[in-house]
Amino acid sequence: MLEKEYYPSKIEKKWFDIWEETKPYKADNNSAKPKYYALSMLPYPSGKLHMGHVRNYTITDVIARFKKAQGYNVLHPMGWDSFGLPAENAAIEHNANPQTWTLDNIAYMKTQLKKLGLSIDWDREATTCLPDYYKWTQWLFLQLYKKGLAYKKTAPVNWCKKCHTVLANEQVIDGKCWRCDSEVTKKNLSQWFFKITDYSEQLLGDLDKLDGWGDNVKTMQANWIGKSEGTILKFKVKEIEGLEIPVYTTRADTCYGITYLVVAPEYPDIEKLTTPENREAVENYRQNAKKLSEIERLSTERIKTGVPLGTHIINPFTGRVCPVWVADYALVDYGTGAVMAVPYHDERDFDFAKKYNLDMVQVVTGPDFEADKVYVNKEGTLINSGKFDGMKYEQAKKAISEYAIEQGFGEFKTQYRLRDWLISRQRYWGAPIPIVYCPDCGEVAVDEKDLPVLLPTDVDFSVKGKSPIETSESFRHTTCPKCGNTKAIRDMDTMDTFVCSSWYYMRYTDAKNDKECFNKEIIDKWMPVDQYVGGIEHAILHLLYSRFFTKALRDMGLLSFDEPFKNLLTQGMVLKDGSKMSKSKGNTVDPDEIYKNFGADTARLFILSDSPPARDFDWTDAGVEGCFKFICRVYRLYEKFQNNIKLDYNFDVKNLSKKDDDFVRQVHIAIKKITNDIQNEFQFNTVISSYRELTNTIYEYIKQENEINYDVLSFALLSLLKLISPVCVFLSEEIYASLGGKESIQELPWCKYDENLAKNSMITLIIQINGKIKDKIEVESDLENSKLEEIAKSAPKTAEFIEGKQIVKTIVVPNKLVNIVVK
RNA sequence: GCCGAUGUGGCGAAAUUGGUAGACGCACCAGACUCAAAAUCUGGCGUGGUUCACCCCACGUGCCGGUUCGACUCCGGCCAUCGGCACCA
Repeated sequence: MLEKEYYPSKIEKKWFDIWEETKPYKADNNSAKPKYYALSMLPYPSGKLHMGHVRNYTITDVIARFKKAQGYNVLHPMGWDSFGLPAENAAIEHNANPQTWTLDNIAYMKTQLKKLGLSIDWDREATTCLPDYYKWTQWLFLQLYKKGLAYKKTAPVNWCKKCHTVLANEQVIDGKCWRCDSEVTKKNLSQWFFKITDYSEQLLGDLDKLDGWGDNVKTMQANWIGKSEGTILKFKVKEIEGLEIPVYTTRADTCYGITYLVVAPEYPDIEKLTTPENREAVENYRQNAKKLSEIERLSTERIKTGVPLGTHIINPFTGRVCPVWVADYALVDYGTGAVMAVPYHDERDFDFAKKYNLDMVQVVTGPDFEADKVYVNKEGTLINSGKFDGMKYEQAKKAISEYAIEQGFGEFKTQYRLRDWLISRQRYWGAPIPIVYCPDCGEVAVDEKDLPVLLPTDVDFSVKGKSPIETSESFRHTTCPKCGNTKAIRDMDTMDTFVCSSWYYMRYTDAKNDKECFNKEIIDKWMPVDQYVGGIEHAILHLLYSRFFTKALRDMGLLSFDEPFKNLLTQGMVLKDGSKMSKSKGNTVDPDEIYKNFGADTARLFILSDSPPARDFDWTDAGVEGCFKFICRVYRLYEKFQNNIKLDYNFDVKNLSKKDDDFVRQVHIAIKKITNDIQNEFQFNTVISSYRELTNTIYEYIKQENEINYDVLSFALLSLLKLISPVCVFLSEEIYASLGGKESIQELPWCKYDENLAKNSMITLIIQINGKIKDKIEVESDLENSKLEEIAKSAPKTAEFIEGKQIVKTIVVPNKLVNIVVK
């Protein structure tokens, strides 16, 4: 029996306990049903769930439940991205162990997730900071290492002083650390990299295959990879026999306009290229450039500076002798680190040439050319360019490049902006890099059978200025896996946490496997992920790294798919009072409070209402209450009729009264609308509108109690119950059980609708004269066009408007309108 | 500068993809129930005009123009907001 009133906390506690016992959400690796993999981006166990999590996981959960009801074998797992800096900082602050802090948080948040009623298969939980997981992260590192995709090199890398570690390029946002927002500097260090650049072309090209991704994310990735096609040209240095400076250009068409050359301050041959009388000035300039922060260096506002090196190159096209300068507007790690300068046709070169009074030669012209202004228009025509005069951009670029290739000083070159992924971190709380340095053998990989390389526990977290891991002497010293030398030492760095999260969705498919990372047959069965849901902030970082991992593992034969995530839904932010919820703004809402006061079903219902998933969602207290009231309204309906509802209702649609027939049609219309809205774009806001409409319709139907057909009413109420069951999971379960349902309502198949019944028997016919609405008439649906035309023409209002005029033509839209065009 | 997304009542939004603009809700207003309040129920709610009132009329989807019998929807040109990339040669 349902109680008189709806008490969410009581009902939800009851089902929470039952589900703990029965574990109803198992994904079956051997099912014959079609598979569906629904995935949420795994959370970082920061301590408490926030509303962004609630939104993310509710969306995925509703999708998972809907697909299950449609007959799919659904995989809906969850895990913890549990390595990372906050745990280590908390440990330093409280002199505790990062593992304790992390596992405590996980335990608490896991309960919060369960209270939210998520249909997760917890037996597949993956926790990246535990040895049974990071063992395989290390194993994957070794596979990449074997393939030459993990390598160590000394390079100027991004360094965050506050986090005391290096960062990948993707983790530097506007010259600042992605995590702590403090300024990033450059440091020369020997570090591990993953060779993601080997996959630049595939990562870019395969974006076209991702129909289920938004253009915004695809564009962001394409921008980040940054492909450009150009030419490398090699210029002989006049003063030094045998020395050449190669440059990369996409404007080979402007080669006749080169008047000087610029190299980056870090350019390798710069000392050779500097004449003794310029040495001091150049050295000063390079020292200054080093001091600049990334933000200053990359600012386009900055006034360009540079000094001449004293040497020259000869432009092979014109024979012109051009001075070589050093200037920090040339970047050492893009192209060749040197650029050809064509002041008349490049804004940067123009500014620089003006400032230092360097020569300018015009080689492109067009109707909008103005003397004394830079001209970058690609529509222009070549002049002063010898035999290439008169050509346009595309043609000239090709012809000049080909000429340079023929003459042996040029080659075509495709250039990417993407850099290799720096994965070393000078921190404790991460997966140790499984590499040993032996005095005899040098760099040696740890044997696979010796994995995992466990994190040491004898560390001092209070040390300043170095990684806590360095304080562990037991960890540092080891024996060489190759020669047994006992003087070997371990790599003291750990891996970027993004390495751990680049493959977690693969582990879920076979989470308990202690022999392999995952089984190939099983992963090929489940993958790719059918629907991935998460925040836009991972548009580049996590999503690009995961795509790289997938392609690399595919090439090793470990799996057989090209892309990990078939469909991607990037959910909007949860806002309150117009700004993002954050602790510092004090506008957060605690899920526990909502559970306590209104129940998780209210939270789930509200977070899906009002805004489509991809858009930002504004949290309002009034909105929560509105959803709670709606749930109460639904509950009262079942409470009132609990003794009249028949699970085995039966009626013949052909023998219904007009009122019952209309009512049944409304139910079919709702089923159709809700099914389509979930299926197509996960438009949960309109799904919830339809819940309300159907509920209102039912309330309308029961007004005349003596006219109620209880079979028809049962059909309506049971349909509504199933329709809301993916969203209001506790409520629907409680009601269905109290009505005598034997199984869980989640086990029932999704509602079916009849195409013929999913429309009204009467429609409103719109009558337009010259496209203006003049009248509306109720008519039967599905009438012939000729009949509709006849009705429209004989309507009393129509006569008024066509009086004395000539009918030019009549347009009939079936079941919609008739438009009479008159003159 | 290049690229992407968005722009509809006081607010969140909807519109079967060219066919009644504003569904559903929030807020607000009025009424019923109540000693009263809450809860619940009923009704109203784009702007302007006209009318005692019902009606009716005009305008209205960022701006300007176009295609069409008919445009939130398609085309051309702008503007604004948000996001990504950017001394990338």
